[in-house]
Amino acid sequence: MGRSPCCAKEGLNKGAWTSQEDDILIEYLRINGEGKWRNLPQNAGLKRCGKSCRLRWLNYLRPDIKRGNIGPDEEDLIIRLHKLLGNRWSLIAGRLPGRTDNEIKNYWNTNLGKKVQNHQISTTVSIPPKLSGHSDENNFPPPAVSTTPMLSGYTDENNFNPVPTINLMPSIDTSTLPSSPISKTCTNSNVIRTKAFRCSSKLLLTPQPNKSCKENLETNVIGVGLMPMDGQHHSVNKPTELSGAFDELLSLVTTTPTPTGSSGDHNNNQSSDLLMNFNVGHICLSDLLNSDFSGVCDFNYSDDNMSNDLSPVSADQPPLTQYSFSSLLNSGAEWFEE
DNA sequence: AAGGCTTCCAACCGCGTAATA
DNA sequence: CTATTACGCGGTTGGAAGCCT
Repeated sequence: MGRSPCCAKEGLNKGAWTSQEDDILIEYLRINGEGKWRNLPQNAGLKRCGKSCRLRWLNYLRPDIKRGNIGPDEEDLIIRLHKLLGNRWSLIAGRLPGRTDNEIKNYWNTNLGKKVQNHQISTTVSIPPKLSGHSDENNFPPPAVSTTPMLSGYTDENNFNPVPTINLMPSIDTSTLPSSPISKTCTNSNVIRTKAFRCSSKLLLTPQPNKSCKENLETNVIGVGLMPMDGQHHSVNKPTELSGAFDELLSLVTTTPTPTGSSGDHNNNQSSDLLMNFNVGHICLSDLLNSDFSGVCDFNYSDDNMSNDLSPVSADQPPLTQYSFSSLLNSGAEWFEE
């Protein structure tokens, strides 16, 4: 049985909205509030699809919408969140008050994606959306080159010390992975592929001690991530179990890695080890993400190596206040929740 | 000035999933 | 429990505007 269309297509206006239509929609929503989008056009007297009305309202007509002029701080936050969350535009937008997913998505596709790509912002590149379906196996992953992330507006002149980026989704050597579509989906982009994690149960990371990092990754991130959980909640004793995890994470991110071999090898190893070394056992990632990371926020940023050179902040440097690591991590917490 | 090309972004489309009957 | 409906999301499209030759 097919899916019924969201609305009758006949006789509906399409394309750009007129100010008259906007007024009608605003007035209707002012009186009736949001919701019931399907019936809204008929009730409001609009020749539009309910979906279209919803989109128009959410993206343009809502009173709290902030349009244009995405500042350098917002830009940087978008980049960080995208690195963490991937193309989860609505989640990213949720961390940018007044911004919509559509605006951020467009901004990314027209500005940031190119910028990130050009600057090779880290060795584990988040593939821009248009390349996410990249099928040239021989050219993937992209060259792992560690470069200085010179984000617009964040230069030495204005004394900005960005928070270090930590990849929760490790990059892995795709050449050694099975070539199943699932693996490719998860590994072609160094982002958490979101749909897979939006299951109704919590995602658990269960590293197996007798497995390699790669195997663990496949088991936990790829395998579990793409299959609905069984509904069992492996509840954790937060204070005790998590504290150990925090210690590991803390030691991991505060230890300046010693590069060996090519930068590509090093970077891949480091990032792929992150999740595995982070011995969370049966810890629910949502619990982890929801937890207080304030203790691990005191890092300085070495502009030579954003992802890898995480040296402890010195005493004479100001604490990070703008976007803390904890808030960044918390930004990803919601979608792990039930 | 005009035509072609590129960029940007508002809007559309289809799918997944939660909610409801 | 199953079928259906509605919502929300991310990918994509297409037209307007700007740029280039």
